[in-house]
Amino acid sequence: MTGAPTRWGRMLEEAGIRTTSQRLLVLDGLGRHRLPVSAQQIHAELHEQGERVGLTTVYRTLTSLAAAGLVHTFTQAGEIVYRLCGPAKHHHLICRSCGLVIERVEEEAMAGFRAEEVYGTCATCAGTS
Amino acid sequence: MTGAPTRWGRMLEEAGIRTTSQRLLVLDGLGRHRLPVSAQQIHAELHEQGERVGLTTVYRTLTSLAAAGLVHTFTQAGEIVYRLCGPAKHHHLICRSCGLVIERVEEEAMAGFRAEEVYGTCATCAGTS
DNA sequence: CAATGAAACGATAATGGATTTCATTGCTGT
DNA sequence: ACAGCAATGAAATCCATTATCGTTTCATTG
Repeated sequence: MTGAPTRWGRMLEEAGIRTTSQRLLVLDGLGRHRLPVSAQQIHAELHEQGERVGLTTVYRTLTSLAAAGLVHTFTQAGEIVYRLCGPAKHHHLICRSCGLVIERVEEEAMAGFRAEEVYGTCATCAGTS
Repeated sequence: MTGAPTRWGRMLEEAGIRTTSQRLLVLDGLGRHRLPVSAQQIHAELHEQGERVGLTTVYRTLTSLAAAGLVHTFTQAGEIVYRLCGPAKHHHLICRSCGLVIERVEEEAMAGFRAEEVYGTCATCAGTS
């Protein structure tokens, strides 16, 4: 695990998480998706592509990545889904219809309420283009 | 089930849901809470007060009430919670810290995005009074 | 380069909220 | 009263997630 650290390796290093092949695989799996994905889905995709990573490890990795702030978690249809997020402080607009996630940097305080996650319908799905 | 319909009875009637004693009990249980509550909690409270309503029925009742738009559902810590809501079209601000729910009638479209549920931190909890 | 201890891994079992099943009960309209 | 249908609820089932625990990997030390 020595040598030129890849993009994922650098991320883990900076977050103080030891780099392992399994964690790199999970990050790689995450990185292929723009929309949030579940731990089960990542596990299944890794399995399909011939990689052997335990489901437990996928869950553990995602949890520590979330704790480190590298990924954000949402809840969709009763399951936890994960998404790689940029480092800038931001909140999210999540479309309930298509799953689209928009990262918003601006602070939008509504009546003193600090928004962190906004669920709703995106312009495309609302037909209000 | 004939005679003077109570507040709950009227609500069910208008929603096209047949009035039963169990459904009235569930509505009554809901009505005692300002913050969202889980089906299990309602079931436990009814049981404590000596009422015999099956957990299944509590779930079914809450689901149909939600379908009729009389209650709104949220997700907290992996479980579904329910809250009686006013009839006016509105969206919600939900504080992740204290659970407070604010009903907002105004339309706040952000960049074409129609907000339905906003999770975040309320003014009190943020100390930003 | 072997020994050591800590961290990580992963198969399996356990947990717990939610749903389905199905036999029974109770309305409702004729 | 009666047929038909909706509602009920105990038990079984589902399924995502977490806990357990023996094994493996890795960095460090002698």
